[in-house]
Amino acid sequence: MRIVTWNVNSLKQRVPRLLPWLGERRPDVLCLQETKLADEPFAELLGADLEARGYAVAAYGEATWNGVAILSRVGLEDVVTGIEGGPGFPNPEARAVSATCGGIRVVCVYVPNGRTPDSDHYRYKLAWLASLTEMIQHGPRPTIVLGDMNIAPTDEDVFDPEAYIGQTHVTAPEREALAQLQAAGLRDIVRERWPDTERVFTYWDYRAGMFHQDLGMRIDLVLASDDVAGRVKAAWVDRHARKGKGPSDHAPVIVDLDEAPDGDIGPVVPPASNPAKTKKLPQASP
DNA sequence: ATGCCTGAAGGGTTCAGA
Repeated sequence: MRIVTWNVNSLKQRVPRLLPWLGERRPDVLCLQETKLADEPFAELLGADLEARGYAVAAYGEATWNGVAILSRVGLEDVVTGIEGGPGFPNPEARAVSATCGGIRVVCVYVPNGRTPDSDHYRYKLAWLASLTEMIQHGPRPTIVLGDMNIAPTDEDVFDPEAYIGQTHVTAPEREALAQLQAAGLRDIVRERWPDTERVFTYWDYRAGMFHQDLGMRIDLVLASDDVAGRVKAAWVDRHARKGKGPSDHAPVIVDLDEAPDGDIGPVVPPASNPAKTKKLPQASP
């Protein structure tokens, strides 16, 4: 089973790259971020084509910004959009969609950017991550959380740590929030696969030839519970998709899993009771 | 120039992204 996460930076603009790529890489499950498309235009744009290719679609989008989706040809059940009780800015944004695919609870996320560490956007990012962690703590297993985390887990995951001091994506509170998420029992699949390899990046700025010089960041992550992590056969960044004409600024991250033991994926264990809670975004100090 | 590309909305430019 092949599962992929890809921030496409506008589905509308990426169709000429996405469709050939689907035929080449043939993912079983594809998690998209930054579709920048509401659900109806999504269906009009790709619905028939994806159906012909055997994909079921769970799209959760909005006009202009954000937007996530899960495409699956190994089943798509119990779709949940958003994070129950999670914060908005101030209203909920289309940043998470979950579904059970091939016996795994798949959680596709587009974590808020944060902009600058002294901003409401940054506080929103931390609050959003805390809500995600709570959902995962109470969520079913096996599970895989993948998407654009907008956090580089360590200094090894940015091309020049000095250049990022004081900026979002690398601050201690963000990394601590990511560590809390992983403490729910999730392993960083790509880093485990390439423990000593520098320059495993998934995002490169469009400007100044950053991709050509391999000056990027690893911010698109695949985090999996032990029962999924133990099945990983391969995990890699599809740099080819970042090359050529009209690419996204992110590359797909591809993970191949062995079949489950005995070929039986077994039931997905339902979540413990997870009562809805109302959360408020911390207010800026006066 | 510390926004060097790219995309979206909407209008002849501005905001957002990481």
